[in-house]
Amino acid sequence: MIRINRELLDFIGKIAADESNNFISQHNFSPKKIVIEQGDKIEFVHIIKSGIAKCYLTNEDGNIFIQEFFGEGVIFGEIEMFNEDETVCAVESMTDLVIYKISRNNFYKLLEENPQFNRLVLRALAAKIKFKAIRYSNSHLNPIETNLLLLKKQFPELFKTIAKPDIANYLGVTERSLNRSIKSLREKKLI
Amino acid sequence: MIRINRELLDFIGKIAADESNNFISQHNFSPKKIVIEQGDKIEFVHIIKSGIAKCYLTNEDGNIFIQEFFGEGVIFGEIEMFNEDETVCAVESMTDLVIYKISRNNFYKLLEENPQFNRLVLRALAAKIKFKAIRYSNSHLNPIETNLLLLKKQFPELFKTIAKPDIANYLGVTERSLNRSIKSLREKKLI
DNA sequence: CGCGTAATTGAAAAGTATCAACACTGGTGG
DNA sequence: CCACCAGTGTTGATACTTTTCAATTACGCG
Repeated sequence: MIRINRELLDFIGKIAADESNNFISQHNFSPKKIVIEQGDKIEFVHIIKSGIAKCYLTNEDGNIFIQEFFGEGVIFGEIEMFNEDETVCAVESMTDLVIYKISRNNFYKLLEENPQFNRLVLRALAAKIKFKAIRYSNSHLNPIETNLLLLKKQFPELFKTIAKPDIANYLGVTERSLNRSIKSLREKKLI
Repeated sequence: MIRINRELLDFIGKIAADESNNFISQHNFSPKKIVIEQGDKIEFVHIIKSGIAKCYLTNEDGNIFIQEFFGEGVIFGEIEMFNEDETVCAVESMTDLVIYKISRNNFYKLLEENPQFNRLVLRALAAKIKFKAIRYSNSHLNPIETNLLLLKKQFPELFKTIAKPDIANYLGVTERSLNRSIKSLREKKLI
């Protein structure tokens, strides 16, 4: 549920450690800080070094849909870079967060000159697509309780790590409905 | 709604026309034929030359969720290639369909040796992610009628081109609910 | 203790699914 | 030319699920 990308993190860690280039800068965020605003033009690709962030979209009515929770090694901002477009989602820190940033030019340079990085980015994009495909089909095909149970199995510390409204917005239901499902599952001794 | 990718189609068309290589083969399907089965191991990347296909996922109960409708130039099977994984979705022709196929080895060779192709694939993946992000947040944040209206605006020939059950499975609702929404929108003179 | 934030609950309203019946359309064969 | 059939689309009634909204409780911390 909180996706990670260890191979990308390792790779970037090595490049960042190599002081002969200054491709990569590092930035710190305390919890609940906006890393990227929805509708921004962005000039950097971001990769999470440590911590957790949420990636979410707000509509005209102020309703929120959480796309993903980002963990270590997850890359973001790359979509907008390729499409030369404004950000679709906002990204906000949920814990203390350390982020690697790579400028547009350096990102393209790395992509062209480093086949390993190129492959890692392709794989990261593919993983995002697969994740979304499965997540969304589940959320449409299953009732809330089933989805919640799935989540809890994949990520047992769910309720300790993630606040209720976030879980609700991730499942695409109201907090009330989430609570009803939790209660019902507890009564059935399923969680 | 039916995504296309003209720049990729043009590029592939040129390579296919160049008879000095035999990277790319071409295949024909009549309507309602399975191009890729859910759970397959696949050894080819596919790109649509002409026609429309649907990409969908079936769960244990036989319920269907349509991920996307593929139009000209859309690439598929690449996700599974990068992840060395089984197909998540099935792909089925909705019209007469012509498909370019590229073997795993040739696909990787092209990716490595042809920066333009590499860029096109990165962009195609990014476009898929963006599409899914917007589509799914809409479908969670809006009621059926709003989503249907959106669809109809983006794609006026909706009802002529796509069968009711497919529209319903794309929106993630039953046919009954879809019909109720259509009727209601017609009464309001919105479609 | 008291305050602010987060979590929980109840009741009514709205939305959606289920199931079963009915209508329309374009062939096909008697 | 009509009867029939299969596939597709439409509708009604009811049950179920989810949201809405407002009120209540629990928790952490200065």
